[in-house]
Amino acid sequence: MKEKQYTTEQEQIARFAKAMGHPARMAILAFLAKQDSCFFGDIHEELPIAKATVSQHLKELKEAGLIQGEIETPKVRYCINRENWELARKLFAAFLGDCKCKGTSCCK
Amino acid sequence: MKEKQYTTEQEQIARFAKAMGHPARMAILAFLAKQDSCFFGDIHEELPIAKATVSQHLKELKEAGLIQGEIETPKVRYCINRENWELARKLFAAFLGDCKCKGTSCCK
DNA sequence: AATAATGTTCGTAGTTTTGCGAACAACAAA
DNA sequence: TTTGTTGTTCGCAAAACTACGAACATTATT
Repeated sequence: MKEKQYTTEQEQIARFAKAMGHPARMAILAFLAKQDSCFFGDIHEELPIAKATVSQHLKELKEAGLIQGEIETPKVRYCINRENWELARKLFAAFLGDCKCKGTSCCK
Repeated sequence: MKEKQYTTEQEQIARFAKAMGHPARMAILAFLAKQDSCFFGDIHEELPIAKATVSQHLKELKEAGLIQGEIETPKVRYCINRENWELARKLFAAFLGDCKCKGTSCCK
């Protein structure tokens, strides 16, 4: 027993979820989602953490594919990665909308 | 500057997301969501990890509010927490459906 | 009382995450 | 060339996470 692996979809949702699993990163995503784009400094101003930490959170969000950034010397412009955002929307909606539990057992 | 905090909603989504941020926990949720309920042993059989680890993941999902369990001697029956599952569904749908980015900046 | 079945908890080890200040890189302006 | 602006990267420390086997708790059975 036990050579069973996880599905690609489970791993993809987990990857998105992990990126969203910190309040600061949720705040960043919420801030970016309500506008077209903004600079690093604008994001930093919104958060109660050091710029090094903000930069690190942005890096994780970028690696998860939820945002993207481009240099606009001397600033850096960040924005939502619309394609993956849409993918995340679909994956979460499908997953969370698919509960077959009818509450006839221990579910109250 | 910097006394700004995170919103309750951001923290709630982050809590759900963090719980979903590991493939094993996603697999557990997927397994539970496709049925009414099941026992610890059934979940353990589905996963490539030790029972102690499974138990720990279940504990985290329970603490996040996504599942619940009850003793049915000598077994333990687990199932989705429907109320919070529905809350999560709504929160994620609202959050991910609310991107104002129009792709006129760095978003390609 | 001893045995068996089912999970949880404990103790440990190794890895990852979070956060910060300091140092650095890139480029523009003085 | 020096200075200033904007972010990233480095190095470190503390905390949290992941995983496991062993030990334990609970209840039923022999």
